[in-house]
Amino acid sequence: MGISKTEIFTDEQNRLAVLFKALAHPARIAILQRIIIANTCICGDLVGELGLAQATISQHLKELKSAGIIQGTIEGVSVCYCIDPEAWKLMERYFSEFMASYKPTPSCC
Amino acid sequence: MGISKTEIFTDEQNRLAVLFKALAHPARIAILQRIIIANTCICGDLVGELGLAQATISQHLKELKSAGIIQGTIEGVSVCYCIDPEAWKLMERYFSEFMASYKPTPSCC
DNA sequence: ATAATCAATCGTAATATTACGATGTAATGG
DNA sequence: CCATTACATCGTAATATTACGATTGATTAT
Repeated sequence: MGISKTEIFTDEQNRLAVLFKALAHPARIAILQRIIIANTCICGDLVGELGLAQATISQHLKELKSAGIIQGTIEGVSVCYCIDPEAWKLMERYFSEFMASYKPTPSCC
Repeated sequence: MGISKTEIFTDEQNRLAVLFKALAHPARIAILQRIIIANTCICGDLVGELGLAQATISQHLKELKSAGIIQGTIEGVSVCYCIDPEAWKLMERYFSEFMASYKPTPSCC
């Protein structure tokens, strides 16, 4: 086995899991924080700033991109990455809705 | 390789990644939603409601517990799980702070 | 005490992730 | 055109995750 049974879950559950998974690595958190601070970000800069190989950074960027969180545009010989504003807004809404669905109650085990 | 280099990242980055990772599976989202709706939740119920084996559910519960998100107390012959209110509040704050750290700007690639 | 029940853990197979060197590819500069 | 630069992709090794049957451990019921 080892393969998640996504078909038995709702679209909402799968969608949330995909987004959380994209953020489930410190390198990807660091990359996003870097992009947020600098507004836009050249891939090469990340290689210097985080202590990871170029191939590894590229792989993490690909995951963030395939989750739809960031977008990259070719800028001459380099690639400029930035947050996808719409996707971020949507993600923020999904997360806050999920988090807000729990209301603490006195009767807990 | 295959082992994350957590030592090169900040505590904040690692802490966020651990929390996101705990939520990075649809079964764990489903379990949490179930616990939230029912307020508290017996492990056996989950086995019936989700289409997963008892061992699998137990493993997912363990991950949620080790991330500190839920807590379980022995209730006779079964175990009653519920959200850890303090942990949830903290997680909510971490997530919203992280999400809010991005402010969309007009100048994007 | 014995049986029954519930949940945790063990063992294991299938698959996914992580990391990096090496190689490929596309654009700029000479 | 050829070299350089920047990034992506390939290949691969180490490790982690996912799922489940089987077993164990603990608690209640008889």
